[in-house]
Amino acid sequence: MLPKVVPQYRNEAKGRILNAAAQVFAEKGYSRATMDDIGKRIGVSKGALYLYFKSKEKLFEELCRTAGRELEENLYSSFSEGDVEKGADAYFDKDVRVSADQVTLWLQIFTEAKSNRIVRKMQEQSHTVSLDILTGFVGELQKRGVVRKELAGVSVARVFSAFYEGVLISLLQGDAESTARKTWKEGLRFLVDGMRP
Amino acid sequence: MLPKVVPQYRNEAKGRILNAAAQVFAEKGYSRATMDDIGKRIGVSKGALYLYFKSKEKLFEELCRTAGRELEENLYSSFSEGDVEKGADAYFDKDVRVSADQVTLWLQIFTEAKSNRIVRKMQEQSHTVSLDILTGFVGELQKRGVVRKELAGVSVARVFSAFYEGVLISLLQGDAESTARKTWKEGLRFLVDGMRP
Amino acid sequence: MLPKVVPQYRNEAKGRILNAAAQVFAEKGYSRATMDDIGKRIGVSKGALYLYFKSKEKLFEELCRTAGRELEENLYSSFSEGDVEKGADAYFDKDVRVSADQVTLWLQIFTEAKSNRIVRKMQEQSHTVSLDILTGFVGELQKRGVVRKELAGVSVARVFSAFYEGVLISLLQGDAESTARKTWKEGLRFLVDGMRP
Amino acid sequence: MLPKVVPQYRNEAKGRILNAAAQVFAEKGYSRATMDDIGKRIGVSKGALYLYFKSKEKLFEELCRTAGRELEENLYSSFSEGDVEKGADAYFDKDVRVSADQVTLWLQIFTEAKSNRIVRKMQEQSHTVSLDILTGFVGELQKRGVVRKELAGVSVARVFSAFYEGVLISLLQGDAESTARKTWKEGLRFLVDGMRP
DNA sequence: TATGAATGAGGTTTCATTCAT
DNA sequence: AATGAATGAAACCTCATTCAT
Repeated sequence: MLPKVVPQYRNEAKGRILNAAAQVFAEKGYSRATMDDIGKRIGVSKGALYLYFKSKEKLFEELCRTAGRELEENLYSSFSEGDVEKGADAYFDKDVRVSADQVTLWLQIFTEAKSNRIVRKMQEQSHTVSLDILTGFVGELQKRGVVRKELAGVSVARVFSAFYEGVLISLLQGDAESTARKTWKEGLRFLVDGMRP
Repeated sequence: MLPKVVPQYRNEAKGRILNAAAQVFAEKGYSRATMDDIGKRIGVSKGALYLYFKSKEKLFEELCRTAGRELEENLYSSFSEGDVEKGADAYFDKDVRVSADQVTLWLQIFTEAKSNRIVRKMQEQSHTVSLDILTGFVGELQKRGVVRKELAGVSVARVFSAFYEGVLISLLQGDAESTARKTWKEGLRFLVDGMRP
Repeated sequence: MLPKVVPQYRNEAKGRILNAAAQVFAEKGYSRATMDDIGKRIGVSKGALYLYFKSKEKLFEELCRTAGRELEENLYSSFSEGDVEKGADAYFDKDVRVSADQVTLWLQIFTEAKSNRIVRKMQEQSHTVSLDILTGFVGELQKRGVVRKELAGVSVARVFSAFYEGVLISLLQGDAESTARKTWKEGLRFLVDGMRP
Repeated sequence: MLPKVVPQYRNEAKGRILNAAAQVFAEKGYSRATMDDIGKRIGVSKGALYLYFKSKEKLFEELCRTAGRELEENLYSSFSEGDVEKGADAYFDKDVRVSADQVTLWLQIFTEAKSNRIVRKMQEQSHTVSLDILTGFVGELQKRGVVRKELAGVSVARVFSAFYEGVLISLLQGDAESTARKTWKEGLRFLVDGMRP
């Protein structure tokens, strides 16, 4: 039991729970994961979880929210410097390397989106925002003459996005991280070469 | 009086159940789907399902098996003619167009693979077989001088595979089927152009 | 496990459950009573209860419905013959004598009416119907010159109704049934005498 | 530095809590009411309640005690002047008018009496005391020739008591307060007329 | 004296599985 | 082969009570 006086304590506690939940959901899937599992992961009774989240579902939704935010931040910070190769590397690292579980959690979000309207909305919005960021980046590349000017930015962005997500999926199919990284870099090279003026 | 046509009938019945199960699992996810849901879909009591499958889990495993087989068959038949563009179109149609649910079922398989060894094995094997088929096809392209000879066939196959799966994911993120198809075709064009000698 | 083939079986099963529930709710109150208690009372698992009622709340609502119907039937049949004294006796017997628990169940309905809209509606309607029946009966008495014609029928009905319910309450306060019956008969006598032309 | 006014303060605090508890129990019923609800009603943490009452049950018992005392005091003071009509009015006002919740709280006591021995004892005692007070008052009426001398005082008292309680019940059945008051006054008139020598 | 985070027992509900018919 | 009533384990959630501060 940590100090509880400060209001900040509440946020820290929520953070710890969200962390544990991310792991447990990733490992066992949303439905199989129990509140007990999550509580035990941080040595807390399941009752305590309900002090911070109204229900398992709300806890998951909050998790989606933070996951979505992180994703967008990573995307933005990785590609803001303008170098495709470097950005791609940085992004892959931030998104995957930090925790392989992140990918599985992302999968859970897809599954739950089918039955939870809020999750679905957040996921769709996250997709849109990601495409926007990427589209902006593609515009830069076009200005610098790296990508043909007549290509529609958003279409190109979709191609990059799909390819990246496919690489993540390959991780779930049993590919090693190093293999996935190689696929990611090679594929990017092909794509960029194919887009040159 | 013993029944005579039993084995034939038995397989048909299993087929009907697998069909129904595929739909229900895709719609509600493995955990949320109930045996009752599946039975009702084909107007059969849930008790009857146990005459054909030992458990919900076994039923799902069988489903994975057939889904894997179909996937491989589609892949093989689509690309056997040797034309990338045509093959890609045909494949997209077979895999997605038939039923958008197919994609969600595929997602369920990923999720369950984390907690079911048999499913995981089948999924990994399916991945391997798919890569093999694609690698063979890439070899053809290299022979015909469409793809640079110094590229490793399996690496190129991984790139194609990842990109395709990413396109499927985009469907789950809310993209329209027509959009996904466009992304699929444009991306392929970039990749092939980038691989040219 | 009784024979289950007939559709009637379902209604009998519901009836058995409602019976058990009436007892348990009367003994322990709605909130303290558990589904397990109810199931055990008729040697059935609590899971079985959910085959017949969607929830504890719905089970209670159904119970209110049947209780309300019985009340109205008793009232009607008891007083239909036109003799106050006899009718009063018969009614007291039917309502109370059959099962003292009936009174406590009735109390539960009052309590739950505060937090369950459906229960409240049914209870209010039951009150209205009861007053209607009694008002009709009072009209008869007025025609026969037993009750002053200038009295408003419904007001007189209210007085009777209130007095009857107060007698039931006295049972809950620990009065013996014989005492309550005496109070009921004496009070009625005073009321009728006080209403004479 | 020891606090000086402790005992005084302690009683005030208990009073405030009992007040809040009376409201909350009346609104939500004993079981549904939470210690948190009660605390919040007076802006105090639920932990604080345990400084004054050993448990939720004890708190309720204390509440019954004070409610019983009030009831008796009201009864006594209302009818001490000897005028039936005036007394009846005054009593109705004190008991009901002050707070309609009072009636519902009284209902809670009945319900809980079934499962709490102490509550049951207090409630029965309260019933007895009330009857005693009323019996004394009936004796006065008999002396003054308003009520037939051959009637047993306690029986007459029971009739009054039952009728009064029935009127309270009619409030819970959805009758307006003005309707209930009218029923109370009319019924009393009938009863008194029926008891005249 | 007062707080409110934490616990854990206990209740409701769901559902895979069994089995008598 | 088929049914569907019944079971019981397991999950979610609530809340009286405790206790460190």
